Amino acid sequence: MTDHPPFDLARFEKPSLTVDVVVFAMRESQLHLLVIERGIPPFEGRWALPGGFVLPRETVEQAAARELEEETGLKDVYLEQLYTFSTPDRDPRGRVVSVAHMALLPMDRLDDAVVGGSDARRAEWIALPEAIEKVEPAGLVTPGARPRKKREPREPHFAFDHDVIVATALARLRGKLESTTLAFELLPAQFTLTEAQRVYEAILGRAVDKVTFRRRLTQLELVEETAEMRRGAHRPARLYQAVPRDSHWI
Amino acid sequence: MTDHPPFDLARFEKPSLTVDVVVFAMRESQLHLLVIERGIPPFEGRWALPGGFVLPRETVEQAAARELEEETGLKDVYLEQLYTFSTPDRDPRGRVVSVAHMALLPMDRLDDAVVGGSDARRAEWIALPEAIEKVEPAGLVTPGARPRKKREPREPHFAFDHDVIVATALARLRGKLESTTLAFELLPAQFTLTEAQRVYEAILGRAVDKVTFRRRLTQLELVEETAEMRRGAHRPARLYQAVPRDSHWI
DNA sequence: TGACTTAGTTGCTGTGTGCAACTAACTTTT
DNA sequence: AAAAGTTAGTTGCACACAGCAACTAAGTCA
Repeated sequence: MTDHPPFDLARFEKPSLTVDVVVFAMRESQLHLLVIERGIPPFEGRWALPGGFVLPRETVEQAAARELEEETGLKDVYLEQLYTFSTPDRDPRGRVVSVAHMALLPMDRLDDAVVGGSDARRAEWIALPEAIEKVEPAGLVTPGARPRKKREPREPHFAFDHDVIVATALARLRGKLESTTLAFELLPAQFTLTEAQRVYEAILGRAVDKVTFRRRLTQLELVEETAEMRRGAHRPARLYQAVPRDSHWI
Repeated sequence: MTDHPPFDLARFEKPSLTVDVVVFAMRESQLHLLVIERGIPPFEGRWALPGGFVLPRETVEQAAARELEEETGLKDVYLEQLYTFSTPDRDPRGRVVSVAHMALLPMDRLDDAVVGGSDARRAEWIALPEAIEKVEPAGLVTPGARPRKKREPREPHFAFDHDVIVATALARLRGKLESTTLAFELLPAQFTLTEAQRVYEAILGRAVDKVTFRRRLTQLELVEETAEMRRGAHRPARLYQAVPRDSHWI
């Protein structure tokens, strides 16, 4: 905060402010990500995250929720602010600072998203291949102010720095997985413990032990039994639901 | 990202973009916070965080490092982006979005900060009383888009929403404490295990077990012995140093 | 009826945690 | 010089939890 009366604000050049949203959902036991194919330059034909400009009378979180609904039809999903990306040349059209968000869509609401419409801008669910995580995570100014590493030239799937944003979102999701109940946001209201385990495995990218997993969820009272069972090709599985709590933190 | 050629950016009203920095340091076994007393309205006489406007050719992290050095003389400290605050009326002078950062200053560098200078803008270290944490943490848009809670009117020590920013920084520091080696950033290059324990206790706000604490640090090889001892009023204590590693994550 | 698949449990072992009680080394007090 | 006080650091134990293997249970399918 520098110390001058109101007119002062105009003395400093203002960047454009946007939001971007990384929407995660489970689909066939794999973590998926919602992308939009860009219809016009720059980055025409590349994948981009849903997002847009922040309006004068809204917070960035409200802007993210609004843009998500406008562009994909999704509303009332878990939405969390992630990180602000501000490399001066991240958008070739000019100085654009973007506040990235992460959204989680329950797997029974996959079809709520308007995907593959006949618009110029098609939305699509893509599986999170390991290719995406090879990107360096979001930067930090650490002691010594080390120079910002240049990204190696590689197959550019994503527009702008959206590959870095996706990598940051995945890192955040992983980090919060064990200390919060965020994973339940990707599950239906009622789910089997095996379904829950698949979510953890998809996000962590490795197998987790069945016994340990079930013990944790039940002993910590994160889930409670329901009367219903899920019937399928084999032995029916008990349906559970998340225990309501104030915050997602365990 | 909305789809129009360059001139499009001007179609959307741009907010001012600032950074604020929450600087933590240990002082007399207590966690302290660097504040600046405002010399002019708005919020004249109240405490504010060091910070200022983001320049056109820098990232917000660079802006935070620059402003921190300009206002307090501190450089080469651990600095991490925290959260972006964007409530439309958070600054009475107009639309100002601020990207908050957290910085950690080693206790042997406390005097690097220009504190209590004869300027209009005095910097001061204040102990983190529990009063500060009574503030609600940074908001989230959660399912159902619940209405943003109004803050109760109370003794306003801080300018703007800086009390919320401080609370968010403390929450982040606490959250990362057990899963990272961030605590070492608050310690000198060489430190005793009791000094390290004091840092953890100050941040967590509770006593931690001596045996468990020492076992963890040594068994996880987070620290290594040095040859030196710290001599004082009583039995000398061995000095340790942090084991160098790629990231702060354990 | 038996093979197959998924659901769910039991039992053991190794590891980390919390607590109490101890020893060690120094300074200060008497 | 000895005793008291304070901080440093260790030992030992009980308990909780994680990982692993092996088991039982309940359905489908050939």
